[in-house]
Amino acid sequence: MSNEKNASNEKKGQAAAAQTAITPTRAQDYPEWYQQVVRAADLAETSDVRGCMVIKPWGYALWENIQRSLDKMFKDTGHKNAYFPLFIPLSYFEKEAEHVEGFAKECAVVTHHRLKPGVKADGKQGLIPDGELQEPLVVRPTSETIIGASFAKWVQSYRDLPLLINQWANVVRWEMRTRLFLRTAEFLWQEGHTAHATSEEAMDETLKMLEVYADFAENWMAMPVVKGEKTEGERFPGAVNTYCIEAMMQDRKALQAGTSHFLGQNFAHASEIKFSDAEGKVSYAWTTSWGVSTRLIGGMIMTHADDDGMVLPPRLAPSHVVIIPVTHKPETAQAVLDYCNKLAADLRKIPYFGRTIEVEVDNRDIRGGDKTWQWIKKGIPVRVEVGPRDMEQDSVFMARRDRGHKEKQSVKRDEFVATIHAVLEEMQGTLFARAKAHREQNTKRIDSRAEFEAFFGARNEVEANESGGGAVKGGFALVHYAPDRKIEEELKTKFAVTCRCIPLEGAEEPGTCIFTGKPTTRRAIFAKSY
RNA sequence: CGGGGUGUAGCUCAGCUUGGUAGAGCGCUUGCUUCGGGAGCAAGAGGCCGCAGGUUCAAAUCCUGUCACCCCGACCA
Repeated sequence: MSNEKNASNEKKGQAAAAQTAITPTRAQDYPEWYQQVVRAADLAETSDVRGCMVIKPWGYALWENIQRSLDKMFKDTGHKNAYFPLFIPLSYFEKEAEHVEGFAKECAVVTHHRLKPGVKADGKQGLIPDGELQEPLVVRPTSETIIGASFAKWVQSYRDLPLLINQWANVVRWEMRTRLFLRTAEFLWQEGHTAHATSEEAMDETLKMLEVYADFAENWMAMPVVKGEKTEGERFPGAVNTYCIEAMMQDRKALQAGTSHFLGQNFAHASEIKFSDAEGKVSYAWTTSWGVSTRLIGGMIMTHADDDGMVLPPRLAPSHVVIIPVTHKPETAQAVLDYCNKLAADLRKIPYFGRTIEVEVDNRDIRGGDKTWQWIKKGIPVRVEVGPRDMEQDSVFMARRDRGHKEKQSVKRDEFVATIHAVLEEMQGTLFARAKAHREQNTKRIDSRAEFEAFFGARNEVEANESGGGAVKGGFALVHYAPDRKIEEELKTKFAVTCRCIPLEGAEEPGTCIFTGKPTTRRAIFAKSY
């Protein structure tokens, strides 16, 4: 990203009414656009701690709304919340071989429990760790093993099953490269952990929660997803099967938005989760785990935001309506403000998806245009301006975030209040439809290896576009594929393409693998991904 | 951890080749004028130039070391 370009665009913008509020645009430089949207919307910022982000109030409110909606869905499906330790004794962690192997490289480890004055590594006087722990503690990257230890105590009889637990927590994965919301060293998430008496029950649970995630993604986030199963190479370390929801971002790359794992008896063996069945026979439980994280916010940005900044799906928006009083004439200022506050109070009485319509009255003493653009960039669904002229006519001047910023219309106040719910729902629907159309346009059925290679191009190959940027080549490729780790590795190296999943839905369709010619019954989705 | 790059005002950067002790735009503060719209003019606040050594009369600038961050790989929700 050239800063020169950035600066000159910004200047141009100020002189002649910006073309777009975000520079660069999606077409010019998608990754940089993403960062700028996060910043302009005031969702989060980087911190002084390597790879860790500060989630700002607007972003955190979004997370709280995600939490509230999901939490209800979890409870409605019989789960209870609990909380387990942040620290996992290394020995617990080592119990499941594949699990350790999968996570070892990204673990943060606590080795000491005290500080004392001394000479630091850089030769300076300061505080140095003292009191080495007998056993190092791993900061949880995920909690299967520590929760398993509790489950082992809680489960003795088949009558104790199923055990359906969810935890809202932070986890740490020491990633090499991080991006706000999409991949940070510490992130917030929920992790469901359940134990069952039979394999069938555990599998039902795994798929039920996948369904919950898909429902949430589509109906709350307005983000269409494909439900599918991961191939062996993409599986969660220690799982028997991993299921996922995959979404297509606006740059046509895939984002894994949630996973649900069928763990078989692997972790039950590791943690000794055993029970006596009705006949008195002792068996190991069947467990599952499933999670979604603050990454969902990154998904929402990359699904809905545009070149003017964030676009929030109304059902999750921290606020739905901002009222901007036009109060530059002192003689009418108070009356306008009173009118706005009354309007806000009336809107706040309207129920909307588990809460009420949330309203901001932005009476800050800054310029009106500036104020408007800040809210556009934050993605608030509806903006209304109310000045003396509107007040006289008992109307408001309304603009919607899903339409152009100049498309404003005067609406009678009572009509506005009466229709706001419907307007928000219409926007929610529009966002979903738009995202789904984008995915469909960029999903292609491919029947030969040559076509596959042409679709994705070489690693890092981009399509030049008219805005001077380079778009990622490809999209979702639907191909007949007989899972084979070697092929997946080759495709990853040569084309940066991975098998996202084998979709669960859709009719079986006999065919032959485009790489090996082996017979197959379904198509798999391949894509570049985050 | 490999390859490349960057650390200068709150933000984005210029200055470094050819050493002489700090600049711009935005943002911020104040005033006037404008204003149903991301304004104009003027004044002002703000920086031990990442850190530590070295060379020099003199270092943001040269040398050495170090730390941090960014990009491209490997790894990943």
